[in-house]
Amino acid sequence: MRPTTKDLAKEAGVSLATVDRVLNGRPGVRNKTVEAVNAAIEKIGFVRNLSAANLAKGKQYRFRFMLPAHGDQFLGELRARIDEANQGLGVEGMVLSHQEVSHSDPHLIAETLSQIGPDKVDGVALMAPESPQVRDAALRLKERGVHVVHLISGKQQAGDFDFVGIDNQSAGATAARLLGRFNCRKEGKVVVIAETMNARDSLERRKGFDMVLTRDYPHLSALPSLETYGDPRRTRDVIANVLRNNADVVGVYIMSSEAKPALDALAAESDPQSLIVVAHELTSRTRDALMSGEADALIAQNPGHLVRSAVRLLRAHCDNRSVVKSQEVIRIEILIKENLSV
Amino acid sequence: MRPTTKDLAKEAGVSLATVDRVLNGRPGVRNKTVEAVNAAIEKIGFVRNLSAANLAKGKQYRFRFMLPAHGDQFLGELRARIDEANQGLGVEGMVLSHQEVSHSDPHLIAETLSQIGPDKVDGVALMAPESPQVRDAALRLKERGVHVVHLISGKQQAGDFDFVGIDNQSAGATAARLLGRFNCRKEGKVVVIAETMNARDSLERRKGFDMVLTRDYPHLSALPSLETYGDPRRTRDVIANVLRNNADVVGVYIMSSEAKPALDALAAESDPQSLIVVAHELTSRTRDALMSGEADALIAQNPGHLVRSAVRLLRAHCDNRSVVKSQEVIRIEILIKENLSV
DNA sequence: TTGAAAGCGCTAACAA
DNA sequence: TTGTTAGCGCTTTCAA
Repeated sequence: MRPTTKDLAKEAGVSLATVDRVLNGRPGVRNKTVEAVNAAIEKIGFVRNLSAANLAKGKQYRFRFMLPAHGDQFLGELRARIDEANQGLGVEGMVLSHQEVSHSDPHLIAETLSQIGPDKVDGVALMAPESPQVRDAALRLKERGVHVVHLISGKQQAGDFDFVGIDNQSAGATAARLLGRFNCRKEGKVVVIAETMNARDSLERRKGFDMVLTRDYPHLSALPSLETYGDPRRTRDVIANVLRNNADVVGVYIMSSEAKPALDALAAESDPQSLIVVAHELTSRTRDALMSGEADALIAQNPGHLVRSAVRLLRAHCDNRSVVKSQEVIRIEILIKENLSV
Repeated sequence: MRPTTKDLAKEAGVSLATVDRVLNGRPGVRNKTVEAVNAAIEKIGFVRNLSAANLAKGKQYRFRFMLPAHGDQFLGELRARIDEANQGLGVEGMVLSHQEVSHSDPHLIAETLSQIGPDKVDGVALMAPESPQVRDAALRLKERGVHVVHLISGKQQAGDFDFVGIDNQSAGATAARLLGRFNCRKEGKVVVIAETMNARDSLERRKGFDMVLTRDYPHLSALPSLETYGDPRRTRDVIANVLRNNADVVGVYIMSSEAKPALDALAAESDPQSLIVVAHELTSRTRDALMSGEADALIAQNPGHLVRSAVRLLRAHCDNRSVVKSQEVIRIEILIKENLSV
């Protein structure tokens, strides 16, 4: 049997209460006693039973996903996975929720974050574009004792917070490689479509894309990124325009995670079957596109994995545990017709 | 607060013990009482606290992975992921172990399974080729009260056991599509290399492969599958031989999950850079091959996901819970140089 | 600065 | 067929 706090107390020659105080780093214990307990922990190889601790504390882990208010397809998937995970995780004493906030104004996001406290929530998975306001609000949230991880948006380099999501530069590079290889040495232009180039995500995707395309496929030249601002009408206009002005377009890279407007516009303004089209994320629309030949490949991050990874990280933070980092890397998935599965 | 067994007992007008008996389906309760308790459960929306139950029972979930004794690369990965998961899962009261057994003799596998009982293990994730002996042994294991899921090998169609792994026919189809698209309409032959064609996995991969290749790439013709029996020497011989007899080989599909022998042989007997090579699974050798250009794409199942999914399924079986099936689908990953990540 | 004792939600003898 | 009670490993008053 694994040693318990009782064994530990006996070994250290102190009471259960003192053991508990040491284990939880509570004050009011003599330094010497602390050392004695720690020595005993080493000696008998004590490991805490967190379930029992949570039971005694009556503790639940309450995690909140902060998501953008706009965007229906990919975000719908994400919300569905959160709800799904919530079902399964209830067993383990975790409660997930999600809250929507418009991404148009950083102040609004910061304001929303400032309303959250440790009384309501133990951790937040924050999907929001980088900005000083949000950064500050997140830091203050952390100070108030609410754990934070960044989700999908924001920078992945180790900063103040863990990051859950794909490496966007590699994602862009992957898109370029697929476009290049699928295209078979035909010369021409490549259209790049983004919602906005103000977000770090888009910039990094573009950077990775250009790097591979210019180095390995000099016969392909990528046009300047088109910005759609998520507006279907504008999307159609810019796409119609670029196709009118460039007769030799051979490929399209749809960079934004909501690909529907661009795919719809392409279908209306051209014959996408004759173009190599690479888009992001698996949604009902991109799935259809793949099946119909409108799109040739998708670059995706699995929303289920995103959710579970965020939860594992938040949980680890709450318990003051470390995680196996390699287990939390979100893979850049390449999806074609054949490996869609289900 | 969530209602507890106490609330439930009060509501149903019975004692805690009776509530417990009903919750656990134990005998010795009048039908009428059972109904009363069930009604109360509905009424107050009672959900069981499994952690508390496990604590009271002193229960640990002990899961055993049964793996083939041979195979170093992919299996090494798998074992590493099991050990890794074991670290993290200890917190939740689960203990993972793995046991190796030679795949050469179905009787030996069956024999090994027959030694396992509910005293040692609560669930088994079984990786073994299909055979009547193994099937029987697994069924008897289940009867003895040990939960079983099939891992990687075996049939994925809903049978007596859950299956954790990729759809092999789709995997083969994916390989063919990549070979076809990467090859750019050059005519020629495709070499297919397997460990053995006696395993269902290989047959299904080949089936999916041929389906796509013959339908969509008639200018490519796949040669009969070469069997290596996992022997490096033989591997080299058959590959040297096939290359000698076919001047117009343009692509290679390495079907087995241990790709190293075939990759090594290809490197020795040809210029793999000029061939389109698709292999299975991400290992140190296939990773190198991707980076060096020896291989153009990998079809992979993520060993970490395999392990965690198997654990979730076994755990759900133990608790008599249902799982979200869509969450347990193992994706067929396409890996190229750019999306290797880490 | 320390300890004794009650209790978290559930299970399992034992008694009735 | 049902209930009483002690206890799982840990936390948390309250008292010393």
